[in-house]
Amino acid sequence: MQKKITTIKDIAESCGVSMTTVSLVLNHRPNNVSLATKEKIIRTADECDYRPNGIARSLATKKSNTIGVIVPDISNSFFSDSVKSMQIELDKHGYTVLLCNSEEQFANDVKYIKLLSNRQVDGLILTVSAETMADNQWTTVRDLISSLKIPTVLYDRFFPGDQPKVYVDNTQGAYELTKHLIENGHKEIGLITGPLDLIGTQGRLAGVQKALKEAGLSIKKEHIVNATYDIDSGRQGAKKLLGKVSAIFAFNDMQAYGVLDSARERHMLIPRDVSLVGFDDIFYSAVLDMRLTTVSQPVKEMTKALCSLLVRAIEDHATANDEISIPGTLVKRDSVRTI
Amino acid sequence: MQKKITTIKDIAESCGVSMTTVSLVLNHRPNNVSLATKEKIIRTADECDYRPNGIARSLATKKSNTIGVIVPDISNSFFSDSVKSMQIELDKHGYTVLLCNSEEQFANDVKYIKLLSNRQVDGLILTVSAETMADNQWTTVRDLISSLKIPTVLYDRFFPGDQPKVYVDNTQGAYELTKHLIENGHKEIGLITGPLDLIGTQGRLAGVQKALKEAGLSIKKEHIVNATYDIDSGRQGAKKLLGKVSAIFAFNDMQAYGVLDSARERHMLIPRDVSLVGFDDIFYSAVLDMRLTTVSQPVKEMTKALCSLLVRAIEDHATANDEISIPGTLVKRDSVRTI
DNA sequence: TTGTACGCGTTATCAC
DNA sequence: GTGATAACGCGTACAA
Repeated sequence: MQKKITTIKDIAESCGVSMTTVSLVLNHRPNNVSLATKEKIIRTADECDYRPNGIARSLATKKSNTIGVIVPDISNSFFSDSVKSMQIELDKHGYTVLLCNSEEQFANDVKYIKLLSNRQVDGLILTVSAETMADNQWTTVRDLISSLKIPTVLYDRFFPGDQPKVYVDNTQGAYELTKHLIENGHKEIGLITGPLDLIGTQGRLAGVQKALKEAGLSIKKEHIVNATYDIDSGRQGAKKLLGKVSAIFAFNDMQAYGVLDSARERHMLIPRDVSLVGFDDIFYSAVLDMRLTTVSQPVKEMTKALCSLLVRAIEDHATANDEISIPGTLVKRDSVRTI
Repeated sequence: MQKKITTIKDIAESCGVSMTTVSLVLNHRPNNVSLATKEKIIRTADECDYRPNGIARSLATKKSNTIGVIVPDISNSFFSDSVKSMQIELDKHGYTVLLCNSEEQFANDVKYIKLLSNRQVDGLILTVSAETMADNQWTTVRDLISSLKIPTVLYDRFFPGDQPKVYVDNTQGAYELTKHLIENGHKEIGLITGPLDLIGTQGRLAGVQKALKEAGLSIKKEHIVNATYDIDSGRQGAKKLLGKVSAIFAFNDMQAYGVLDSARERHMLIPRDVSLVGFDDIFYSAVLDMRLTTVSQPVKEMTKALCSLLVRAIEDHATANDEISIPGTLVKRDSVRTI
């Protein structure tokens, strides 16, 4: 029974050379090892199917080749698309993704940031939870990540400060969407917003106001429903708005689905009885039986920008505090009618 | 300027005790350390916000507290729901998820299994890619994981062999669904299947046949479209089946969405012109404007069973070769009409 | 061209 | 009660 060879030490012994030599050869470093021994080492490593122990390597190099990703809810298509894209992009640079779901909870944001930091991630991609943004808890998170000295990029949601961030241009997107509604003759517009603590929500609100102002219109207080970014909020918003407005702007697609659901229950048809627009253009919005007019978030573009930003920050030890805002695209489909 | 304290060594020096003592105290191990020193250690650790280096700990304990998860496509809601559930479940046991997308490619299955193994994951959750299941490439994967000696559980898709696996009872689900169609008077049923190499697909097919046989019915060769589990397959299947059958059984919900999309293009209404059922009951199926009749996969139940199985395998060093098949639930909604 | 020796931060064993 | 000392597996300056 042959002793199993698993470590560099084993290979070194088996080949009658030093560990240094083996290490140099196996890592393809500039070396002056003779071709003969080089081949011998590679051959035995191959034969024994040697695999370096990543943990030990990480300890020695102080590099885990791991990026922590924290999202509020990966079952939301926007985030699962994003995570997929990040994973593929980071893999190109040799990084693997450690994934955490905060479930929109502040406590989990803190818990997972610490956990990932303990796991020595080389970088961090963070979409803060809605709860964190409320009650100014984000200062805690901000201070935490800046104390950890781990390159971090905020994605989609962010808070004031000089952390690098990547997000869609919310104001521009909401502006175009609202303008589209106005151009189609809508004057009574209802809004289902996200949490007002989120800067993204504020941006979308600003876009709406800008478009309204340009058209000399305004929006009634009672036609603005402040909610969260989930499907139930859409349902509840619909309850308050259906019948009172000619168009509903749900601040994300999930909410719009909720509106769709409520409308069906009341036997109302979209866009006949009410027009509807969303935001995000998650996968299913193009596929739903009622194809949703919305603003497309350029997920791939954003994640590419984000990953290259992050990788640069890690590898060049640069403390880039870039703020990248990428425009969304108005996608006109079937959920808006002209009146 | 106070020297920053980051390691156990630092704490030991600062407190004038040995590293052993510090380690014992900080890890809450059974120890006979005096209360005084114990408190002192904890206090300085607290003050300096000491965080253990997980990498070093892993090297010493030979445990990474990390589970590798490989899925074919996390942007598919079935998998993103699953991954979310796994992450939450594993977190309870102190494990973090290293996530990889195989993009349905054999090469990536192999690449990521090796990568995760190098990263010393304590366990592996694997949904093999469709490509792997074709051409008998799965033997490679099977041999690879059994050579690695890493506790592995197959999820959803699997291959013959004694690896532990968790999946929905495909035959039962498809049987109930088909029976439901038959009970509603459908005799001409069209099938859009998944890759026939997948055992799950074979199971669903068996369920269909069983129900047909019981009813003394059969299905025409030309009404079976072999495809893959994505939305485009649904569209293409629809092209071949629409107008020729009274009901279409898409082997997963994504395909059903494709059928929905194609039907709309041709101005056909579901279920008026054709009935439609899917499989999986992914989130959006309950929400679509056309609420889909389908079989619900008990994702939470499956992932819970899976994670506890895996954790037990890891912690008890048990080589459980359990095979857990959980029944799905027929969810009757609006996409089937009685004829 | 190759080898020695130490460091990475933690845990584990045993002796005092 | 406490403290040396040796692993864990790999990387790397420096020496030969």
